[in-house]
Amino acid sequence: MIAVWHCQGVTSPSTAGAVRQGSLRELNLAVVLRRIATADRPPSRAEIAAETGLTRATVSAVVDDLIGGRLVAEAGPAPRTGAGRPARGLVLAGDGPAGLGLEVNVDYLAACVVDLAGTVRHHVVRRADLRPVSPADALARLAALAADARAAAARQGLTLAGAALAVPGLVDAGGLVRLAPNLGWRDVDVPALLAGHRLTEPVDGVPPLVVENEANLAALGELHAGPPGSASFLQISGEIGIGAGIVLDGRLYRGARGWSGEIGHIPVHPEGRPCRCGGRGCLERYAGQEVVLAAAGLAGADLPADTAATRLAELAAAGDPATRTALADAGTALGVAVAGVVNLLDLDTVVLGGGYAPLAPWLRPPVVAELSRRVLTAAWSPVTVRPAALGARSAAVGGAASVVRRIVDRPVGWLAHSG
Amino acid sequence: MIAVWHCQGVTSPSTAGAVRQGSLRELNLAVVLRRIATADRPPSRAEIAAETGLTRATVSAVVDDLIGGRLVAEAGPAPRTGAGRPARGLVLAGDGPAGLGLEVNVDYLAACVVDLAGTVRHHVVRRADLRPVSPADALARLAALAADARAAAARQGLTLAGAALAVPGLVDAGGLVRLAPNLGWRDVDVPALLAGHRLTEPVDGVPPLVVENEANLAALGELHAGPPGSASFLQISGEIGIGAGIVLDGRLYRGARGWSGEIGHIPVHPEGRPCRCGGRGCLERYAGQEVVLAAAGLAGADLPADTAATRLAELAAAGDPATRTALADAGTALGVAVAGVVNLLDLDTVVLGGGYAPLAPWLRPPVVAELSRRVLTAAWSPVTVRPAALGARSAAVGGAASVVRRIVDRPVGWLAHSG
DNA sequence: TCATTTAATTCAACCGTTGAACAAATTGCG
DNA sequence: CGCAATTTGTTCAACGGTTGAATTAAATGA
Repeated sequence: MIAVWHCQGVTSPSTAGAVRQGSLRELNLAVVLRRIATADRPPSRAEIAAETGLTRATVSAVVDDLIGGRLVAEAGPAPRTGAGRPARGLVLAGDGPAGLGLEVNVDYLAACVVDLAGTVRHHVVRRADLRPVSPADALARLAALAADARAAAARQGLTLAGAALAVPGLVDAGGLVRLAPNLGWRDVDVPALLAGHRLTEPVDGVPPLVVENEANLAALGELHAGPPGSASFLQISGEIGIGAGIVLDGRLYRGARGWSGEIGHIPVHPEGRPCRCGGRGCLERYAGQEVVLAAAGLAGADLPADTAATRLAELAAAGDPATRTALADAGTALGVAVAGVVNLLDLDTVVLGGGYAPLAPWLRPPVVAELSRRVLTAAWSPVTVRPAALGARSAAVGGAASVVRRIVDRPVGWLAHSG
Repeated sequence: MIAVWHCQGVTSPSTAGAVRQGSLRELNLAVVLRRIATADRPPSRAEIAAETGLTRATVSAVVDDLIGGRLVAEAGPAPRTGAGRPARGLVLAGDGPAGLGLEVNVDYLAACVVDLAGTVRHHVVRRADLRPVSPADALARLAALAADARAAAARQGLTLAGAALAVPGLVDAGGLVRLAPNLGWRDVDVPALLAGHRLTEPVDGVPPLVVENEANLAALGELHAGPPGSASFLQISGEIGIGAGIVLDGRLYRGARGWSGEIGHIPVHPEGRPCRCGGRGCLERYAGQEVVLAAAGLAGADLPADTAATRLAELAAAGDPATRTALADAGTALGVAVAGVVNLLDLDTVVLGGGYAPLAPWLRPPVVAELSRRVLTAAWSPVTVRPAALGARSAAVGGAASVVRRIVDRPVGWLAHSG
């Protein structure tokens, strides 16, 4: 007989999930804060008690802690009809912790600050061609943007509790950028290069800097900012390479080694065009930006990535036949690859982000056509294909939002810091 | 500014995760039981305290509850060297709850019983061609096997706490089999058809019957029974169609509507052979069992699925060139599709299950070859391709194990039942 | 035989939730 | 305008369960 309890790969936290006496309050702080964060309008203590099953006494005590720690504030009492003491609404504080989102891409650097409520309080994009620049230099420039963002946050009464950096490549745990081909980076230890810069305040339980693939952070941004409805979706970002952020059941899926999302190397013509990855017939050889530019007669123009997308959108909007054909062919190839993914993962939404977002009007029809004919369940349940809600800044915003999410998921770290 | 707290698709349990006074003991029962279940050798109370961070007093009290509820038993004290009170080892009880695993497939019915320790205590496969049989009839025959299994369990002092049924098709939440093409089933309400049969004892928190796709349950079985090492893998099952169970980060991934795993409809030649799904060039038209049988000269033999796989394995082992070429071609197509999946999902293990398991010696080399040339990270981190550890009974065992897993994850349901 | 060591049990204290009681703040009716 | 009714928020003694320390149990080895 074969034992089935050797569960593989799942490593437990150090206390293995044990619930200590102190865990009660810690977890209930998170539950109540989450309830305030996700409410459609400011809830009262009594409403929170009704929804969570905790008593009004407990909710009152927990809310006292959250108010004391500047995570929550009271709104004015709501006007009411009928007898009864007016309820005090509770909202997320606008002057407590915030997340710092950073991004290095081929032709720009970005920094933004997102507060607890998810509001973007600062956002700067600095244009620069970063391919000829060393990683140390690029990160030094980024640190300057981060310092500006930190100062701007302080002026607004916000404390940066952590940072997340988006890069266009494969990132190991620990922040080592294994390969970012578009930047020419290989084995770049980003945390080490940024170690001399104080980006944020130390908060227990929040790593000071998380380095993550930009498609993954963009998907996180989209998860929170997108229209309601889908907890599983694919967000595709098409530049030279084609990457994807994958959200399954409301959570970002990073893969066994953190290298998920390489949709550009799905074979769409198995013995087709050679690819720089060593394979043949990869999606990026049929729907990558270089291919579309060449087919549109723009090969060798050496445009920055987002300028290239804008240029293609302008040509397509003007009715240029070569550009429209190139985008239709790219959309068809993309549709073939995505159809396979949808069949395998049973996704109901596909988001066109990155360089594909401005080209969505011309990419979407052939993608939808391929999905209609190749997805097994398409007749019952069509797949939604839409452009990204956040547009170009989704990676930095997603990164900042992920920092803020850690505070909401575990408020005691912040409360210990500020109390 | 765009709010990011409208988190979509994640529905909370009724108390929204609030931790009540009673939650302490409930959660710690689960923590301690999990520790006993996953230990390499019987742990003592002191060891459990050291590993979980709970005090020895608390662990002692929790273990008293688990022993009283017949979930845990004490082993004899271990011989020790040096002074000190000998420790009493703790093991999962062999005479408490068990799970019932059931399976309906094209040419057989199966029932098995798995106890808390994961040991298979009863397993029966009844051969029958179920395609001409109505769903009601097929399920009536299955209920008879289940009654036999229940009696056998009772004779061994086991109580069946829930059942899981594996079917070869798309299953909605609630157990409606939307489509099982190989059985000719469409919109079959399995729980309603089995409602007149008492399969198991009612246990709080354990659904009496879960209906699930067989590739998914097979993957669950493999997750627990497979060799240590991978929390993310794809388990492929090739019969007429080709399905997959997907395990990501230690959890079964079912998809937005529960219809994940349709790897057979990944396009490998976009304008290739027409498929019955309406698309062209789908994997199942290149690597499905019917295609391999035809290429091996066995078309029209109308063999049962697993007999067909056995027959193909015999021919290949005997060196039949047509069979070997057919398997090599199928392996190549399979490798192309799987390479795309591995690039997207960053998996490090692929398991050949179902009808592919006996053919693994001939399928594996071309699959590995395609992965080597098409997976972006293959040079750094090769993908493991291996046959399934559980073989043909993995779906029923996986189903039974998932029932048992619910007991271990929430022992208070069982304790309330038996106390 | 007894000191030493380790495991398991017992115990009073503490933390945080709890249900009930009480206080506060309204509306609406007579 | 006064007051009953109603709802929200706060206070309080009690309780459940964990806790750290003390005690008991069960061995080994000098």
